[in-house]
Amino acid sequence: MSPEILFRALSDETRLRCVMLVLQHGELCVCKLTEALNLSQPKISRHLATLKAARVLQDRREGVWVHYRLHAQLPAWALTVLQQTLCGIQAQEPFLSDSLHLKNVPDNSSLCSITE
Amino acid sequence: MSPEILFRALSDETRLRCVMLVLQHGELCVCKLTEALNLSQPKISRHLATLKAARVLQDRREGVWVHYRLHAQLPAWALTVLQQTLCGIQAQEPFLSDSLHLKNVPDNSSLCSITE
DNA sequence: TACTAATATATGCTTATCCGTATATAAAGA
DNA sequence: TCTTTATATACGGATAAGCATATATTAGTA
Repeated sequence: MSPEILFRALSDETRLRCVMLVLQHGELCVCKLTEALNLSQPKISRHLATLKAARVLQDRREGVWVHYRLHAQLPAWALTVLQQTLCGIQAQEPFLSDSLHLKNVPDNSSLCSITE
Repeated sequence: MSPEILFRALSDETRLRCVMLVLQHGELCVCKLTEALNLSQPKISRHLATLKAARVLQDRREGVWVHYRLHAQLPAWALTVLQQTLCGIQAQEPFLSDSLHLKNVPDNSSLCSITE
């Protein structure tokens, strides 16, 4: 993991929003991110693929659902960077709205929520 | 300062190398960075301009020399991100070589060194 | 097997970004 | 004013990256 790979992965707002939500919640499936960010599914999926390729996130399939979490081998410094970033920006938009919105995603919106 | 602006600024290796050296040394002029990184002056200058536009760095002219330092209004979280990144990568290439190389830039290579 | 739901990927288009080379600009000194 | 030095910027080219839309792929169920 080189630093510019991490920073490039985080340099897109959609990707950053995904990572910040995953950082706060431990693990999230695509459908949750899609609803929380109110963006199209292909767009979310594409950005998640980029994050996965950069080894920032890793995925886990559970039936039709795919959950994403921070990569198990993310270096400590990179994790600290993410945490410090969250501390600095969680009260900013769109990150504040994202978190509130995620909390409001109804559990019956997707069956994946029951198992999370 | 939004996070993706910071991360975009850092997503290029040349720019990241510049910022890491500036972070370690407080203030550096273009000629020092150009020699330490062993890259062309226009390339360094262009990247410094990008960092300045993103308000990651600020500059100060002293005669024919221009010195760059971290921007005075860099948010605390952003500074912490930079510091943690340095902690994590300073022993990696090319950052390790950059620092060693900077130490070896002879003082008589440029008159700017005398005043620094 | 067919159908449905969730997700990943392809396509074509537009815009952004980086590069080396050349040169413009700013500053200093004769 | 002219010359030199340091730095900034312009230019043209190549490549990367993001987007919406469409559709392929995977998993589960009837």
